[in-house]
Amino acid sequence: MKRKITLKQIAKELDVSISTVSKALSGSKEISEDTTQKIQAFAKLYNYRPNNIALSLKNRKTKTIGIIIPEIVHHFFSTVIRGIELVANKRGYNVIVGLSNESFTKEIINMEMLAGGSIDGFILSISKETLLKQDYHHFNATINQGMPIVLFDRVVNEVDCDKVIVDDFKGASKAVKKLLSTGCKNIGLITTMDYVSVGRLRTQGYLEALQEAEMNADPNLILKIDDSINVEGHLDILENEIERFFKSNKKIDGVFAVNELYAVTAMKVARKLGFKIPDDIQVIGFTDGVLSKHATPSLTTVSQHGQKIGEQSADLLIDRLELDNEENDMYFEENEYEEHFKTIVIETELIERDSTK
Amino acid sequence: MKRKITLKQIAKELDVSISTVSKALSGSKEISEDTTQKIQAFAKLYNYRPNNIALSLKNRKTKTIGIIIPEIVHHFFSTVIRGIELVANKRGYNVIVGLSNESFTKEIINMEMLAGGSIDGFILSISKETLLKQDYHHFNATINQGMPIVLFDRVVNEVDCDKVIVDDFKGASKAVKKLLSTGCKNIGLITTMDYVSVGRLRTQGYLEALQEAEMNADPNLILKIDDSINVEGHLDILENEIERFFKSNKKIDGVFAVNELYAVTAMKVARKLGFKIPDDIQVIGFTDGVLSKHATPSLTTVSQHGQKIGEQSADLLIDRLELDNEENDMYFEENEYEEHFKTIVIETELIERDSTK
DNA sequence: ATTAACAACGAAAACGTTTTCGTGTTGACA
DNA sequence: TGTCAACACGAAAACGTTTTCGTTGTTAAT
Repeated sequence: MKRKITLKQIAKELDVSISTVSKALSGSKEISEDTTQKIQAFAKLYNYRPNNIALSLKNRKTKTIGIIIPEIVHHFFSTVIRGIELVANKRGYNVIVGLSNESFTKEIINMEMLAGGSIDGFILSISKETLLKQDYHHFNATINQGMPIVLFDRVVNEVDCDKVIVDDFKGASKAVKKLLSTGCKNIGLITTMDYVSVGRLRTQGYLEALQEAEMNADPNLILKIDDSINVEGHLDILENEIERFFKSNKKIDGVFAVNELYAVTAMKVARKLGFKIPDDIQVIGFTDGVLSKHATPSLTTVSQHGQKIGEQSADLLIDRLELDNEENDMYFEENEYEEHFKTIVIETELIERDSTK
Repeated sequence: MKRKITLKQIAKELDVSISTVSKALSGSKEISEDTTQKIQAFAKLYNYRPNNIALSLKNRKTKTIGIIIPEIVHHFFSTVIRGIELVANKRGYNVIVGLSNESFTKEIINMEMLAGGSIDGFILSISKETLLKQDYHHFNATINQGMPIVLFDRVVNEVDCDKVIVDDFKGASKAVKKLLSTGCKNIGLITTMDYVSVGRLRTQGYLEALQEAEMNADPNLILKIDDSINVEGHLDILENEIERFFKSNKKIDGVFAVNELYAVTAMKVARKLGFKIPDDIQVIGFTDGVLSKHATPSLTTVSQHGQKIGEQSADLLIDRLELDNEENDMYFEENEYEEHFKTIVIETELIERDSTK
């Protein structure tokens, strides 16, 4: 159980100075062929690896990026992480994750933990509680401390930074238009409360599609689920709400749901009530997760390309990190006018399966 | 865009020494009431936070643990991470994740990246390729460097460390016994190739249950899927294999599958072939993921309690980390005889749903 | 022979902490 | 008045690097 070997130990063992060892290992021309050989051989023998922490301290950058997401047991967020990890690793970065668990406080605690020098920048998606409180001071505070943030999916205008979002509006609209084009006359919407931006946008997309088809949106055909209580645990509540929804709107022949779970639950309830899918009722969901693919019938859905969102977020963040470096090398005093943040929109894609005609 | 404030800056600003500032902030009795107040006020005003990196370097511990898993877009692994993160955070640790993507090389690269001082210990589950190659030198190497490892789920005897596993054998046996007790006479098994330890153990559990019921295992009733090719992408291949399996074994009245995907696919194929579930064929899966819960019919399954696995792993690792600390304080020269690694077995639970009688 | 150039190496600072060990200034006490 | 704690604070080392700037000793040029 020996400690990891350091430059100092190599130096002592070979009776040279620390600087010589360091230079020899980096292949500096300053050191003679002989000593370089000797030192490199010794280092390889003892499997020397420079200490990341020391390097981080010296270089004032850690080469790791912090991710904070509301929930990891969630297909969409997992794919985003996968995307982030992919490009982060490719570009020499590590990834450290914190889970806010949809809690405002835990989001802050996690950010403070990481902001203390552990990472170079954040990639995050805002927790529901934070969205509800509309308190974004912790984001702006960290940005002001010089730590860049990239927001994805659940973003908000109040914080000024790079963002990667999905065209929720257009995606929803596309889905509803698909239902209309296959003959649906009474399309129900199952959505969340408005404070989650993506839910709101998808609702607007639904309304827009109807409007364009010159159909009036019937308020009765819109079911807003209160997901402030954890739905996963109260599946029966969800089912009951949807059942009541169907029963009080007998004419429904199409359903657009703003997420996978609502969609498959709607299918389940519909089948229970004796409807045939897609013959009597067609269903489209949002988020192409594992449920959509394996549901019966398989679910037509709007794919968000989570992995691509992650990749873009990571590229955006790392670009900015490495740009900041160069800027520090030159001597700009005030380049704030140059701070021009991007918002990248990832196109959605309608994946047609068996729940639609 | 100002840098984070440091002790040195506070010291200069308040015209005291760095040591004084440090002591004042930690509330040392050495410093007078007056200066302490002044310094603390100033620090709070400028939102001073000690630099984690500097602390890590000084204390030679990072208070972060590294997770390496084969795949993050996987319900089971996500729940494990959630468990790890939960207790890690509670005990003041951070979590940094690497994905091996089932690749031997990426596993090694990831470990080397993190072993360079970034973390205090590993929690990991072995990639399929590594299991296939049976090359575990990188694990033993890191352990010999003094960095503890906790293995979970996919473990292996060749590496000597703490482990957290599921009673795959017993879980499978329980499942099959359930099928037997509800009248199944010809139980099919859908499993993976043997090199994945968990698949092998579950297969053995299946065999044991049959044996105990004094039934002969029919080799034709065992379908081994080669999952070295990514199955997710080749869903049709899986379906075809299972369809052939059913067709060449008409008498099958029960199926035990070693994972969720195989189980729901089996249900889908069975239904396509005109069987009623659970009347004609009963199905039980392994891993209580999102698929099992929402399949139609909902799937009876063996729950592995991924979150608990994560929690236990984290506790095990952190216990060892903090134990190592104390030991370093005393002066034991040789305490290797004391190295007694634990293996914690998490009990599985049979969750009965609608795919069984 | 003197100087300039060069090759090969070492000393030291810096990154931001904590902690040990001084050191100088009080006040009390004999 | 002299001695000794107690008090309040500072200097410096250490963690492991990289890098700048010397400092030698040798060789080539004048």
